[in-house]
Amino acid sequence: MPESVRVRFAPSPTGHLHVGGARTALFNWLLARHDRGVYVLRIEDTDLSRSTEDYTRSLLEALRWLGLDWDEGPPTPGYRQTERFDIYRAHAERLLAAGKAYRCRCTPETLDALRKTAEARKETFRYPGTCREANVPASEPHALRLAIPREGETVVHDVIRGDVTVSHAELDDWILVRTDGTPTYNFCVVVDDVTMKITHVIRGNDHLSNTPKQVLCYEALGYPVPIFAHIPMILAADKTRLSKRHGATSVLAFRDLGILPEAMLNYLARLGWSHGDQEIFSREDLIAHFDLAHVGAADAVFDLEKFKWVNHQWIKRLPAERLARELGPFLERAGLPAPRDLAWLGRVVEPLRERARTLVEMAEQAAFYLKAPEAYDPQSTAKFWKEHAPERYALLIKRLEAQEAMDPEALEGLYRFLAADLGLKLVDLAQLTRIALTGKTASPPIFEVVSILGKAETLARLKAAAAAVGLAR
RNA sequence: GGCCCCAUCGUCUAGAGGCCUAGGACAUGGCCCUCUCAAGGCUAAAACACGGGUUCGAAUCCCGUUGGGGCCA
Repeated sequence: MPESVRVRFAPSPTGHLHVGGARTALFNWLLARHDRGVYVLRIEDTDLSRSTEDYTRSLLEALRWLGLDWDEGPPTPGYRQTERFDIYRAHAERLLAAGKAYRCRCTPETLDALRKTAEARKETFRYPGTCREANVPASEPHALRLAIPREGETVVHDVIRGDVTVSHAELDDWILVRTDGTPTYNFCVVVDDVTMKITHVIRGNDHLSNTPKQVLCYEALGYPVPIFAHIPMILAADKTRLSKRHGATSVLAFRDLGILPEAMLNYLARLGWSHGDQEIFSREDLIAHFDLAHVGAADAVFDLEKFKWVNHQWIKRLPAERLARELGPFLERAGLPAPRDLAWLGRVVEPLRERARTLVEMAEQAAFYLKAPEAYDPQSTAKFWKEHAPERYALLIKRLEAQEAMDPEALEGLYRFLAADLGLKLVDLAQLTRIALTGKTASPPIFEVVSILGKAETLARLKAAAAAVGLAR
């Protein structure tokens, strides 16, 4: 019986979770959920100078928001590299004892000098193995290097890229443990993956170059090499690495822009992975269909327009109650008065869902439901506040005061009757009403608006508009 | 600079030698629908980087060139 899949996501808490990291997390999580395996979260905080507790919290918050729950990891102890130094030390000593690693006393100055010489001769610098046979005593300050085979080559079997072969002549006896006793990144990763029994290493393609030397380390340690899958990078529109200067890149920033977690997952999954022509995937769809075989090899450009389209699809699909709840904080942040209640907000959200691509947009569009217009759009009034506007407002007010049924159909009936009676088009009366209620000539269907606002509020706004036309004329 | 990876419409992608006069989606233009704005429907324009092979046949396989990305410095 094959052992079950164990995958991990191993972010460094040196910044917020960005979209590239989120997608790596997603692919790992999907493989685990698809294969009923185990998804491990490990915090790679060995870089003490750049890692912070705040970023760790932010990382966990982003993962939770996305719903990428981990089976093993914090807060359980032992899943942060800073808690694992003893483990690295033990493995380093094992390698040393087995003669697979050796002490090196070359100073940074010596190495710099060698590097400069190599550069001067236009050669690539590689550690020449000075200390390999020197038997440097433990009492002297020393780093620890992996003794790699001088001859031959190492082949990385990558699920996405096939076999990647690197000649040992290209590789160094790289440093496992620095002179100050701290283990290096590549060494920690190997030891962690080995001790956490990771079966599939799914990570960004930027790690492919480090993989041959890691493979050598697995072999020196005598452990089986995991299955590797180096997934393509996410690039900005200019095909360079995504960075702050390209705008929002962190998961939490997109959340604050009004992106739904469903949309984030959906869009990220479709960057580099596909399932025929399908564009919209729920979390369940992704789990059901995800496979490494359909992950592409080419880097992908992050396209905010398509991302917003996907978000819009999810805004259109979510139940009104959930949408209303998601919208709440955005209304508050926009400084709008609190809605009457969640059920009413659910009615407000209904016509907006096909007009708003983000929750921020939706909050803007919802503003007039919560607050009467403070001003009327000049272009709109210029077009519709003509000679007959005051008397038409007066008529609308009179007829609406007498109107009992406030459902959209009944209201439309009333308006159509009035328009016909006056020899007008429906649009004329509709736009006058729209300006009064929303301040503009663009809004959801006006009879729905009237219905949601209610009779009293509608009349109040019509009267305010009637007064304003009087002044304007 | 050395090594590694990658290469289908502007973008995300389908495509695993004949199903391809290359399909879908975003964005863009047009038309329809319509109380406005949307949404939706229909439609148009838009790609196999280039050059050699292999093969009866290549977007698909091989080599090279070019371009992009990554790692090491």
